[in-house]
Amino acid sequence: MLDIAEEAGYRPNRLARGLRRARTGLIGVVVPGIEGQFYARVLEGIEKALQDVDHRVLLTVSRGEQEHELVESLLDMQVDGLIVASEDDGPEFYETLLARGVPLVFIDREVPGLHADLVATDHFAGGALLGEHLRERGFRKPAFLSMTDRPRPIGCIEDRWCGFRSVYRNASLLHHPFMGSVKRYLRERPDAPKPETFSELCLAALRGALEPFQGFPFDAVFAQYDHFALAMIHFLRSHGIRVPEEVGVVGFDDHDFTEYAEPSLTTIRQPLLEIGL
Amino acid sequence: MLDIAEEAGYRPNRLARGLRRARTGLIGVVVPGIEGQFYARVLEGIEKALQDVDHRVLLTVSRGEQEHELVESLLDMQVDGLIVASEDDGPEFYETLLARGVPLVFIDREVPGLHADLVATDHFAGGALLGEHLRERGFRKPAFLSMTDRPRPIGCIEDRWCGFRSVYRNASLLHHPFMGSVKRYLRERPDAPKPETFSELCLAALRGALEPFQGFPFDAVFAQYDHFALAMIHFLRSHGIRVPEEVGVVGFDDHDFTEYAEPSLTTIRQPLLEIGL
DNA sequence: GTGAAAGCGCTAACAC
DNA sequence: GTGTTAGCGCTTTCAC
Repeated sequence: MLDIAEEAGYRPNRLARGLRRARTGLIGVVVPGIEGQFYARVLEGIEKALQDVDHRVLLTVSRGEQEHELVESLLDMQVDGLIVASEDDGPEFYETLLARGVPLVFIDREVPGLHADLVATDHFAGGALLGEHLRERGFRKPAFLSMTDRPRPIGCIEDRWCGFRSVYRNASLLHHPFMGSVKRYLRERPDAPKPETFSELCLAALRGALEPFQGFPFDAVFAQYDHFALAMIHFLRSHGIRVPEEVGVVGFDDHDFTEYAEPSLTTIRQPLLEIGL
Repeated sequence: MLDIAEEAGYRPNRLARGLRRARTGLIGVVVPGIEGQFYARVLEGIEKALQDVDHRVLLTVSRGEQEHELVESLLDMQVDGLIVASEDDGPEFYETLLARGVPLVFIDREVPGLHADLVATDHFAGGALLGEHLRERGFRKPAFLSMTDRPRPIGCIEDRWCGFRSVYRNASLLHHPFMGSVKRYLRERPDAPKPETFSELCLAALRGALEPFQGFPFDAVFAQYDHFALAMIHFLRSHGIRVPEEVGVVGFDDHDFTEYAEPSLTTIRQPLLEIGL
């Protein structure tokens, strides 16, 4: 006797199949967080692409803490591959994995010192694009507003900065950037009202960044996160500055309310197939 | 001889363990999409809660199409439970699963006709809260702006509407709601410029909704999605209306730039433990 | 072609 | 306690 439609409703146990075939159809994904629109979008793209090839996403959110541990746990679950937006600052851990033959693709951020597959926007090009955007509109003293408190800015921000500066340098226009470590404000002012939401935090950070200046020593702002750009717009407007007539503001690939550089999403799929899944 | 630290770096195969113990530590999650901030947040909350109890999220995005199929595929993977934001409009499918004993929790939306565990914001209370917010600020002719094109509005919107109306009815204030099926605009106007982004779509929808009116026959707007509320604010401002001085705008639990009703996130964890994982 | 057998890596049960 | 065994559900192999 044969299948006979397998008792009219048989569904194979993919777990057992996975064990036997040593291929689970699972792809582990590690992202720092999905509250920001950027990773949410990327994740949505990844899920779509994987669904199309009948794979499933095993999602973990590292929240800047447990990246390695989570990666290990995904490997324990025998994922067929890993997609990681890493916050790691050394190549050792992932080098070990690569040496083990683990299929590994990084997204958004490069791991310093590691030579591996990476899918990310061209931050340099994006920075240059936005620089041109501002220059074309006649802005002459743009500010470059980042929000990191690391000793060195992370690579992608550095790249945007270089791209951005290249435009204003080539045109020999005055540029007045400040790469303020604006989160510092909060640490140095425990007395300030504690920001409850990210929007409030942005505003507090802005206040801190602008405190040393008289008025607004710029006519445009390139904010490294669009959420931050929105806060800036709000801040400027609340000080009676018209946007974008008096001060232009651009952000970067994080949010869909502001100017943006690239979609960065459609490129996700390619390397997955490339890597052989 | 014993473990001897199990060859100094042994990691059990969770797949095999899952097969043997009939418990994988996987929870299947089905959401319609994660580009909107709402489900992204909920997902982040779910992932956190599950991480805390050493479970993993098997994520699928239904995109309004393949809900049942995705659920089946998650069950094939032997998930220990399912968390579903269902767009189903009948109880049959999930009744079968419940009868099978599948641990099932619904989030955000109730499945019509189905009696099952549900975690969601209290939309009635939220609607009432926002109604009071507007009433306290002296707005007398609020508009209730939904964006559905279904024959009947989905339950949660209906609930918000009832909660909202209860406030304005009790106070015997004039109310001027319109539940416009605003997406229609796009279908009826193929000549209009095709919106590329969701923001543009919102604007187009707004134009459609307001077309029948002269000016603005309301002094406040309760938008059902915060993204939509932002579009409204933009729209009003571009017509020279001051917000919120002339027209007040509130949205609902979707976005962190506007007023909001509840967090809706912290409640996610409870029923997961409740259901026994 | 159809059928039987072995084994993926683990753990629960039962032995010593 | 320490060791052995059987079997979770599937697929691959090998035999018929």
